[in-house]
Order: sequence, then structure tokens, then C-alpha cells
Amino acid sequence: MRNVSEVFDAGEGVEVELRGWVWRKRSHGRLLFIDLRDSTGVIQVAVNAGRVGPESFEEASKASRESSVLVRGIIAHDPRAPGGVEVRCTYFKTIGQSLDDFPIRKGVTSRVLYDNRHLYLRSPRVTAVMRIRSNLIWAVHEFFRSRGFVEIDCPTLVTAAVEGGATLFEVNYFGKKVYLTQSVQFYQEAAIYSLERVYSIQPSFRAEKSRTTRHLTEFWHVEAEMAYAGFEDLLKTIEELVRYIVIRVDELSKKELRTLGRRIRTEEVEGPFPRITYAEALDILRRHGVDAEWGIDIGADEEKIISGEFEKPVFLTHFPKKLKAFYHKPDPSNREVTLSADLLAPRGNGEIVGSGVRIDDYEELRSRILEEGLRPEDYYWYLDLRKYGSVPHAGFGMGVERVLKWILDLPHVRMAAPFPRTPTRIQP
RNA sequence: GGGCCCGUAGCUCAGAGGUAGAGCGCCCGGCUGUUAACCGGAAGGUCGUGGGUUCGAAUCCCACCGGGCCCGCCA
Repeated sequence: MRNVSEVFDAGEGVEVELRGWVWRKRSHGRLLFIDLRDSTGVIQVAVNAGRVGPESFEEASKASRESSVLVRGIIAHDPRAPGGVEVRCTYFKTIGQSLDDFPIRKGVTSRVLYDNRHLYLRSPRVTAVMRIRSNLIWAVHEFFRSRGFVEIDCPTLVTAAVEGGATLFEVNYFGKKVYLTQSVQFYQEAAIYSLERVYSIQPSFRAEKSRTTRHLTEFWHVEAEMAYAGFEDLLKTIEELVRYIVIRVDELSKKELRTLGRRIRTEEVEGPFPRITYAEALDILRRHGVDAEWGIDIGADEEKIISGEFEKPVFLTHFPKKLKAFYHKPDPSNREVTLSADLLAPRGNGEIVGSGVRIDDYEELRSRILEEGLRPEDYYWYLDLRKYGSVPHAGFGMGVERVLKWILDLPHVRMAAPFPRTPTRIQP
């Protein structure tokens, strides 16, 4: 019997030894209650001066919040205890005393919480989110592995942008200017010529000073690329991935969801996800009184209106060429729009996936690079891929923290990252 | 890059021209069934920084610094 979780499942009268940290303490003089926290949960320990030796009682009295302690005692089922179970202490020893100014307390602002993220990480609710995040990553691996995808690790230091617009973090590389990656897409495109179907789970970096509840400057990016895939294959894969991970995370995280008091709305991913084209989206916006001319960007306000029409994630497809990066393949039936799709999460949670069919023809890709005012020599190896046995292919990227924000109803993506990076926060 | 807002005790905030306040936390004392325990007491501040107006500035004005929210950009 080594952890809190096991104690809740064990029977009355069993002797137990626990190691953990003092989460809260309530003293009644000769009786004190300690809420003991370990990696699996929190349980009340009752330290009664009449039942433990004087040395143990003295240690328990002096143990401050967050002290690490060793406790031995007897399991008792008692309705007065939180959760109905407590440990009646027979022996208490402090392993590491804590200073008396532990900064994580009820009522502090998010600034204090994130300035002390290294300590805030100990809170049961944060622990639960981190376990759910781990389950989500696990589910992503399960999904891709079961479908013949190979995981590939791509470089973080790169020389050119993938996205035209997004800003890159500059790094001094032995005197040469290089950048932190925004996406591993180009490297994955190189890899499909041998592995055919690849995926990666890596950090991506965006130097935008985006101070919103859905932006981090460093975020974890699930990306995949598939040889021979067309538009339909692409949307089908994204939909099945999102459905799989939501249902699987729910299965794997029952206990953590109880700790958070959250329910994952698995009904949101049942059945096919609605698909609407950019042109149809404009119609919806006009019905809501938005002056939606062809070519306008679908911003946060527009996304909220559109996703508000549906209760499931919704694909927004066929964006105009000029709104998308140069590598997006035009729709053969209307070359002004691209075979691209963004997935908008329900309840105003915004874009969680960006995807598209890639241009596979050398000349077409080269002329698009020139049209965007970019230099083909910067993309020499990316262009090479279209010279030697090019194949149709498509891929997508999904933001891990954004998915967690959506399914757990988090107010901010920073809650989904252990040590979030934002424009104003780089420590801890 | 654009717009709005906030910096007063360790934390959360009130005070909006007249000599610095509360709650929580810490510390001390009390308490054998608490659930963010409770009760009593004590300590704790050049009011973000610099300048200006005024008999007098936490309070009004200017600049700077730090932070938050929304938008743009995106996942």
C-alpha cells in the first residue's frame, strides 16, 4: 500500500505507509488534520495526540504546508473525512521541511500562479491536466501507429519559413541567422518518399506577440503527411484522429476528470463533422449581418459565428488562394480556391487543425513561390522533392494545447502546458 | 502592429486632494472532527519609478517601467 489512490480502494483497518506532501493542515490543538498529497491524489490524515507518540505529534504540529512527510497509519472509513476515507496516523516523520511562505494559495491571480508555475504544478488540478495531456499524446501515438504511420523527428533549427506571414524566432547559429521551426511540414514532405505516411509530435514556435487565450509562442504540434492522399483522405483522417483522441482521452482520464469536475463532451465528435466551403461561410456571415465580401479573412469573430451554427467541430474548406500559403494546391474545378481545410472546434474554441493538399508539380510550385515574392533558392530542397518521382500528397497540423483547451473547457491554452511560453513569459 | 484597462502590506483589494485601511497568509496564544476549520493577539507600507501642479498628492497632469484583456496573425 504505497499511494493515496490505493488507500481509497483498500479496506477498513489496513495498515498503510505513505510518502507525500502536506497540502493543507487544520489544527485543533491535540488533534490535527493533514491533507496529504501524492502523485495519485489527496487524502486526509488524522493525527490524534492520544494515538501517536509525542515525537510524531510534535513533527506533525511543526510540518508546514508543502513539507514532504512520511506517514504510517490505519485506514478508516469515516463519513466526516473528505472522500469518506482517512488515515489515522500512528507514526509521522518530516522528510523535508517547507518554508512558511509557499506562494500558491486560493485567491492569487494568474500572474502569481504562472510566476510560480514550478510550484503551481503541484496543485491537484494542475496534476490532473498534465496527466490528461499525457493521455492525449498517448492516444495520438495509438491512432497513428495503428494506421501504419511512422513517427519521424524533425529539426528545430531551420533556415526558411514554412508559413509566409508568421514571424520566426531568430537564433545565432555560429554567426549565421537561423530560426526556430514553425512546422515540420517540409521535412515530413521529404520523408513520405520513403516512409509514405509519417507523423511528428514536436514543439513549434511563433514569434507573434499574440496575447490571446489561444496563443503560445511555443506550442506542441501534432503533424502528419500522407503520400497519395487526396482532399477526401485528408479530411477523413483528421476527423478520425480528432474523434479517436477525444473518446480515448475520456476513457483514459476518468479519475482526472473527476478531480477537475469536468465532463468531456464525447457527443461533439459523434457522426460526421460538418463541412462548409469558404463561400458558404460567407453566406452564413451575411445572414448574421456581417459585410462579407469575397476575400475577407475569417477572423476570430467570424469563426465564432460559424462554429456557433454547429455543435460539432466544423471543417472550413476551399479558402481563396491569396489567404493561404504558397504550397496549397488549387482546386482543379476552381483554381481561385485551394484544397485546404481548417477545423474549428465547437463553442468558440477556434481553429485546432490547419490542413491542405500540397502542390506536387515542380513548375506550379516554383511559380507560386515567385508569385509570393519568395526566392526559389531558399526552397531548393523543397522544390527538389517535385523533381524526383513526385506524388500527390496532403497533410495537417493540430495544436495540442488548443485541443486540450477545447475538450477540458480551459479558459486559456497556458493551462494545458506545464511551462507555457507567451510573449511576456519565459520563466520559469 | 492596433484598441481598452491595471500597478497601494507576502497575497486579494478598498481608499479618487487633508497625516495608510480591510480580508486572507505568516508569527504568537487557545481549541480532540475539521473540510479554503474556527476564536483572540501581534508584526507587516518612502502607495511601480521619475518629474510637475498644490499650503498639502496614493489621489490631479506628463513621461517611463511592469502587467492584464480584446483584435490582427495563426495551431
